[in-house]
Amino acid sequence: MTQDVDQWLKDLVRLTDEDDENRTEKQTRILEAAIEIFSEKGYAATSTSEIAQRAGVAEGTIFRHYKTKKDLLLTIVGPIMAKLVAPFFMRDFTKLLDKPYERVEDFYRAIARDRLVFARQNIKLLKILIHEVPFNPELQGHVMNVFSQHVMKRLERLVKHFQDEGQLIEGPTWRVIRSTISTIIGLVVTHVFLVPAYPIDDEEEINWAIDVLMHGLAKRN
Amino acid sequence: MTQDVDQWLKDLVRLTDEDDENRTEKQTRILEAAIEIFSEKGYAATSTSEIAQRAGVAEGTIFRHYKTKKDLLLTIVGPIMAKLVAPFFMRDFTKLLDKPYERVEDFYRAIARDRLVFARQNIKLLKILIHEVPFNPELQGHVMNVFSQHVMKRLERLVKHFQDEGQLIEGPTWRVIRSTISTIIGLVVTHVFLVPAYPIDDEEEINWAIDVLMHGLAKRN
Amino acid sequence: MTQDVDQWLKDLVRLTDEDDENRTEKQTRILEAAIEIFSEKGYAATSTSEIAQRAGVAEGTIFRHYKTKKDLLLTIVGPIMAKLVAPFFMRDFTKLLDKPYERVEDFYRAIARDRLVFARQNIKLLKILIHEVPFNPELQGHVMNVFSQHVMKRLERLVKHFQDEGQLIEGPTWRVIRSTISTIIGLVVTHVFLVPAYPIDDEEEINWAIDVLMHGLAKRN
Amino acid sequence: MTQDVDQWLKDLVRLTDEDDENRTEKQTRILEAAIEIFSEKGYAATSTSEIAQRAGVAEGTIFRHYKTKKDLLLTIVGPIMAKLVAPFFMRDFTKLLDKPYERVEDFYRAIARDRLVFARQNIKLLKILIHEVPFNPELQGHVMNVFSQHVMKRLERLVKHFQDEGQLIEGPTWRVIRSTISTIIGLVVTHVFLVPAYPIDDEEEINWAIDVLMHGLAKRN
DNA sequence: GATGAATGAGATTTCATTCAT
DNA sequence: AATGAATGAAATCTCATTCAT
Repeated sequence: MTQDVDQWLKDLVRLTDEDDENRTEKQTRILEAAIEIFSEKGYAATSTSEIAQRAGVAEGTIFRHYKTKKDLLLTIVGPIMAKLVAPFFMRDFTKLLDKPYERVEDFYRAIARDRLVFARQNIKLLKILIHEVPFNPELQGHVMNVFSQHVMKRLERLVKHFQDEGQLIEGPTWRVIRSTISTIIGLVVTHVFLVPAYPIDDEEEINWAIDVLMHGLAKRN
Repeated sequence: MTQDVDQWLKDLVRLTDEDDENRTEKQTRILEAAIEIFSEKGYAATSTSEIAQRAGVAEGTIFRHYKTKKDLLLTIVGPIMAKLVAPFFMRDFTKLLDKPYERVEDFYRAIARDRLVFARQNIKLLKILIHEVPFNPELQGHVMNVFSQHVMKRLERLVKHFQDEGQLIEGPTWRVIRSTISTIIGLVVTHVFLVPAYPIDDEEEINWAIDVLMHGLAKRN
Repeated sequence: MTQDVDQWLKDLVRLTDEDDENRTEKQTRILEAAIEIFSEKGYAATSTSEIAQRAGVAEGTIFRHYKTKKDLLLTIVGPIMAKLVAPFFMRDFTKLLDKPYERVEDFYRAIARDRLVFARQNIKLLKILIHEVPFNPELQGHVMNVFSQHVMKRLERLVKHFQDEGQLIEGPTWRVIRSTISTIIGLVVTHVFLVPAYPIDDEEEINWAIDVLMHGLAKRN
Repeated sequence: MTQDVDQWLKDLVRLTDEDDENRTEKQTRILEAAIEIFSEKGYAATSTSEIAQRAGVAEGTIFRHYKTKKDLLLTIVGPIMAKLVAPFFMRDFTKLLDKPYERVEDFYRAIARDRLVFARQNIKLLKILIHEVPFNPELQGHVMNVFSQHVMKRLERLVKHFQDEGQLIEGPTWRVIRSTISTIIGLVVTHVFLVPAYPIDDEEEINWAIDVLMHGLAKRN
């Protein structure tokens, strides 16, 4: 099963990249239109005719490429889900994860930086993902599966490593992970989704957040 | 304007409580059914006929009490929005906020405890709120307004107070607030929405989270 | 049959007058509201709830007094139909019709004057009558019957009388009648329905119209 | 404004004729069905499902071609309104209007003949027009506008011309017009709407009506 | 491949009428 | 008598999907 999910993810990313190239211009326009409207009004409230209109194609053309409306959603949501967790799987990001960062803070900063950029580049796709996963049991299962079986496992291994090295406090790894993820997601959600217009210096912002994560809010002497 | 929002919120909570009593049995059943299905499938994907069926009333009955389907949504979402931010306005919570907590940690713990319980009691309503606000500009405006004009202002005052007292590190208040909120929301979301089945000792969990928020993840000597 | 219609009409007018007195205040308010809205939007486009609202009664109250919505329409339309043709039946108008007017013009003027006043007093009821009769076969039958069996017959007798006297040109009576009715209805419709705001001197207007009816538009030497 | 209405009318007639050709078979069937049922029972009392059934199409098909039921009505009513007053605008009828008829009677007869034929050919459409205009403020406005700004103006010019020539009696033109229109409309309404089954010799009927209009009902010596 | 007219199932909403209070 | 909540049938309208061209 774990193996399966692993394979599924690799396939998905591969297929996605292939598809990107095999796509006709109309297909691309359909996807772009769908992403835009899904992210604006939600999947259920979007009509295929609206997508066709914004894409500048006939309604029938959508169904030539995507069997159903749900198919279209999955074509959009699948890859973004894969890319969201990809850093925890793919070779090129492994550098980031497995590379023996000497200091855990550097590692946290690297992740924060990377996912902040990623979120900014995929804001609409992530909006769709966030809103549709809870209503789609199939997707939900996949997410849960991938997350608990892979992301968590690798993170646990990492946290344990840094605990052993004496860089992180002792205690249940999952609590450490939750604090870390809360900090990073809090940072990303705030600046990408809630107040994207608010101008910040990313590097400074990240430094501050990770510093608090590491040393707390209490006044230090 | 601020005054307006304030008044609006007080009225909303008052009216809500009044309405709760004035409601006929059928109205209550309709609301309950709507809350359930909205939270399961989302507003747009829910049909009024399904609501009627689950509530055990005729479809027409829904429209006798709520002019439109959107009306029904607002009747549900309005009050929960009010209650969500109410602690920052209402008398009884003021005790919590304004009471001269000697230590900021006690204050943070109180908030975390309170909102955790609240989220558990209103899990479905919050799910609806989270999913529909982004697609409803009107609601969005209200949320933004209430949050930036009220919640943030009071929190800033508080944080400054504790900074002046030397309990919190210096630095922009909004960064302090973001770290705090991230921690608390991270805690709540995890245990109420993501893995509600996972058994935890609330008090212990809160203590740990606030301890990390205050003193960080770095190994201490 | 003729006798029947005659009787029906007499009964209707009698009942109407009786009803007028027996009516409770709520009944009156319902009728007034119905007349107003029917004349504004037409019978089919008017909802009973709107009538109830404008009348200031509960919806159920309407159905306590009038079995169905159609019943309500007939209660309104019946009497006005009767009153519209009543002059050609009732005693007091008989004076006008049967009284040996020496000059036909005086007779025409009397009718024009009388029906102009009547139309002004019953503008809403007439609007309803005009609009609903064509869509209600039952009403249509009655109208046709009453008109051809009674109104036409008496008018024919009259026209013949004035032709014999040498006041009117020879020719088919129905053509004479059509010219006369066209003139009078044209006058009434114009000043009561089309441009009621346009200020006229009734007497002058009637004189001119009847003069043209009698002597034509051609320049006289 | 006058210019606008003028243009609007020309456009409407042009578009109508174009549309007539661009129409698919189903569209035509929908329009025919709608015209038939609207004229039988009135717009408000006609259901789209009934129209679909009589047209032999699915209900959805109606809404593919006409955004709303009201749209369907306007598609029907607009052109007929235009055609009703077209003689007073269009080139080919100008022959009739502007051609220097030597005698006003010839002119009146030409109009009566033309509009009688037109009414017979468009009996259903005119029924719809007559019944729906009073309940549709928008249409009402257009009718009033077109009529007062165009039809009346041209008629006034004409009447004055014939008065100057000494063919028509002196007096306010609008009274002359009202008498004329009453005569012609009375003729048309009687034989097209009230007693269409009654057999008449059109030419004879028109001659008589215009003769009375010109020389009156009074016995001549 | 692309189109867009057509479909019919189903969504929201309206409304005349009933009935318990 | 009066009320107004409740009903459910029917009305208008939407929409994903199909299919002939």
